[in-house]
Amino acid sequence: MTRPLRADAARNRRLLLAAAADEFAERGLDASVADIARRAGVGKGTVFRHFATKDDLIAAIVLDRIDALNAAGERLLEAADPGAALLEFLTVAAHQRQQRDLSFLQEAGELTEEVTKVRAQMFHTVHRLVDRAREHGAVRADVTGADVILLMCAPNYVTSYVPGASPDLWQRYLAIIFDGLRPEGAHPLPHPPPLTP
Amino acid sequence: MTRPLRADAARNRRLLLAAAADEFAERGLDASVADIARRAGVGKGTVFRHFATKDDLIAAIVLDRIDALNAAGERLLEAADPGAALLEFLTVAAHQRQQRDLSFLQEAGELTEEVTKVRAQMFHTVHRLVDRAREHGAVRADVTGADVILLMCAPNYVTSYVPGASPDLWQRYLAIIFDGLRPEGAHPLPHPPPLTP
DNA sequence: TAGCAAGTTGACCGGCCGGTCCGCTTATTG
DNA sequence: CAATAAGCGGACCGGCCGGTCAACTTGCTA
Repeated sequence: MTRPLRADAARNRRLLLAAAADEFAERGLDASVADIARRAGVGKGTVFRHFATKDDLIAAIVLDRIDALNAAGERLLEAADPGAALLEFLTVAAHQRQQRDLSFLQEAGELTEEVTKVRAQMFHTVHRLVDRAREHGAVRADVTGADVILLMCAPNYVTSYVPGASPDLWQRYLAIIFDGLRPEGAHPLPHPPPLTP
Repeated sequence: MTRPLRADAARNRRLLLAAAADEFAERGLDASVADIARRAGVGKGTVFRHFATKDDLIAAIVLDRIDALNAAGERLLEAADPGAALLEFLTVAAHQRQQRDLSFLQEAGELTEEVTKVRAQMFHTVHRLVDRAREHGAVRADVTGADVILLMCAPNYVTSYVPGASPDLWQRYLAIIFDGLRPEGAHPLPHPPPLTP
């Protein structure tokens, strides 16, 4: 039985999460807690009252993003065209990452049990999306869900090295990579897929 | 007219470069100068005698790698099959990065003028390799050298998130991405290519 | 082999960062 | 409105890191 947060505390928590997301997006995971607190307009102590450690703060942000991806994935499992559904899932994922760059989502490995659990769910959803697409002939026979999970973030990764580029440039590389996943013109792959994720 | 290094100094310089490459590969760019010095078996002051700043040390390593890539690229410009030449260049690049992970090669933006210069040469070589492959029909008409430069490091990037994986897993993703670059089964790209690099 | 410049070393410095703590403020509630 | 606990803030701590320096060692050369 946990008491609800006091009104000002709830407001500060929201401000902190937003400020942290912005700061991490701009400066990467090395952004300092003091800067996040300043950006949110609160004292540094307040950060640690809401999140015991910096990692817990990161975990809270990551959890939100993965949850959103999960929701999109579940929805797209019902879509009529499995190939288009997979492409749209990857589009949603890349778009979300572009909004506020969360490259570090992967960098920060095992954050909390909860993150690990939700991420496993998300991975499972991707596997199902890929299986459906493959059975439908929209994806080559030799790619697996694990392949798509690994390739999922590549479009954002490659565009992050063009500082002045259009924020939509990732769409180009998602299209190229997705063409590589299609059955048409596929060449045999020189290495078996990984067992995880 | 710079005098040659003393024998022990030259040896220490080599030890330092090797130790730094290993340490950066294992711990990323955050590896501390003190650890690098310990690994090389020298005092911390010696590091700064050879490399004025930590960034200069990084630049020295990066320079070596890019030079090697340049040499391979120049050689492959003479190859008979332009498509195979481009694929081999990408294979050499990915293999080199896998040997000692230099993901940070890109992270560390403008290090020194010399790095910028050599990197520009390498970019130029890639452009030429891609142009030849495109004219030969081995690569789709709508991809540019800049596209390939950006995608060049993606295979290593995606496999870096499978800790226990085979060290050759990158070959699988290079193959998938290269299939995406082929003309067969290519779908129109939704976004124009970047002007740089 | 003697003298010296080149090279080495590790203690030390200033600065930053994650995290703690305690006195102060304020929302809540009866 | 008064009492109280929940929340807040920022000085402070220990640790780490890049970089400096002055005393010491050593390879080179005449």
